[in-house]
Amino acid sequence: MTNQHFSTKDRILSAAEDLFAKSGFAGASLRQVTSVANVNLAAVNYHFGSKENLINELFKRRLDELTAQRTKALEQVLKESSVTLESVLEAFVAPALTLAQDRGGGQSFVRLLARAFAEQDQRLRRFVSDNYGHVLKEFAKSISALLPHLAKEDLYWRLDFVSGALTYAMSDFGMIKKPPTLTEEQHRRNAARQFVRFAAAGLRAP
Amino acid sequence: MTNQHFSTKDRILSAAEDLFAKSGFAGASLRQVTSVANVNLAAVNYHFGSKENLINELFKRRLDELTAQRTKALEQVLKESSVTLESVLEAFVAPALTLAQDRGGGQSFVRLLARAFAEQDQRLRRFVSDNYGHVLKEFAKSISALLPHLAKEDLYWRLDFVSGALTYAMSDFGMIKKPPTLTEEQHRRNAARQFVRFAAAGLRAP
DNA sequence: GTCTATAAGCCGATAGAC
DNA sequence: GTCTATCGGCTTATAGAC
Repeated sequence: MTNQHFSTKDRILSAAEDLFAKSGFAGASLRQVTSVANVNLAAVNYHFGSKENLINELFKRRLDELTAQRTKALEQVLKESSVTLESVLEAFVAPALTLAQDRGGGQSFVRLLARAFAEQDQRLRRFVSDNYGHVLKEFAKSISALLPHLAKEDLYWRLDFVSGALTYAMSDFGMIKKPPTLTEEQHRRNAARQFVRFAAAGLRAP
Repeated sequence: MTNQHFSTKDRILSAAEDLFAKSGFAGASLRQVTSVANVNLAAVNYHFGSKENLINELFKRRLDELTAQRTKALEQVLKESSVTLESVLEAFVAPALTLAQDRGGGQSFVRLLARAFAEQDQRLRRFVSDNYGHVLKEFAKSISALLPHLAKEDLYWRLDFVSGALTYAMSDFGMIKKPPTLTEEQHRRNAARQFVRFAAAGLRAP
């Protein structure tokens, strides 16, 4: 009945994204996932091998896309004649906020991402850092170049605070309720603008 | 052998704090908790009634203390002749950072707090907001008074970012590795200083 | 590829002896 | 207060029919 035109694999991934975001990896069972996906219980192990592998493929699908968009946006910014702190931050946050408002599961995924960071789960942290750490380093390098007088130690502290503000704000997205007068697109752009202003000012602190 | 001089109830609370911080509420079982606490399995239900109630009492114990210290620190600041944005932020963050470096379980609790916020668990959010929301409102009021030209909407966005930066930085505490030349006390004071500078600048953004 | 049936084990909670 | 034993239910994973 629901999404019968998507493949079994895709239906499992989408249902898992929603349920894990709601209840956590330990909190949501494969039985719930297959029930929501309208798929047989055994299908998960047939297609993914195990629950843990399902989780990994779920992260891979979204993060590959997210980091590709961030890289593209940063390259675009660095081509311009006048690179500002604001434009670099914009390149970092815009793809994430687009994902955060995607109804097709991206919304759930962003909350899942926040949860994954709050969890001290080293296995998952390692997976993210190994596969996507290089993109974060590119951004850090660009930001550092724009703040030449800032000591490295101060920079690292501030980048940590910026990550936290973004992660939290995204996972919480929707708590700052969208006024009914704004479209989702306007709300998204507003969030990006607010974040960029706040983060730029924080990074430039005396 | 371990902590035999603490009561059964306290040993359960401490073990639960550690294990829930490591594995999540659904991820850690009462069997693990009682095993680490060196206590019989049935003791949890005898002393706390249920797993859910154990979690609530665990939060209550720490948050009562944390909010009391924050309230006291804020009152102290507001008594002074010249109240600054920095001093209000300091009153908010100092008690939390003290807790984050407490070896007696507070360290685990801070990570648990970050996890609880990442989880969209409405039950827990409501518990925190109902019992401790008034303290957060006091701080918001004081900050608002110090930034009279800032629109309310901008203020709410920025307070959200500040909460995120703090939550994330505390849960991640120790990732920004303490240089061996600094004592824990010095590292804690350094973290507070870095956070206050970043948050104050972000809040003052044009 | 999809199904049923079931294995093997962990879960929270409780009854009842001491 | 603390123990053992156990209930009923849930979990992941798999074997084997179709």
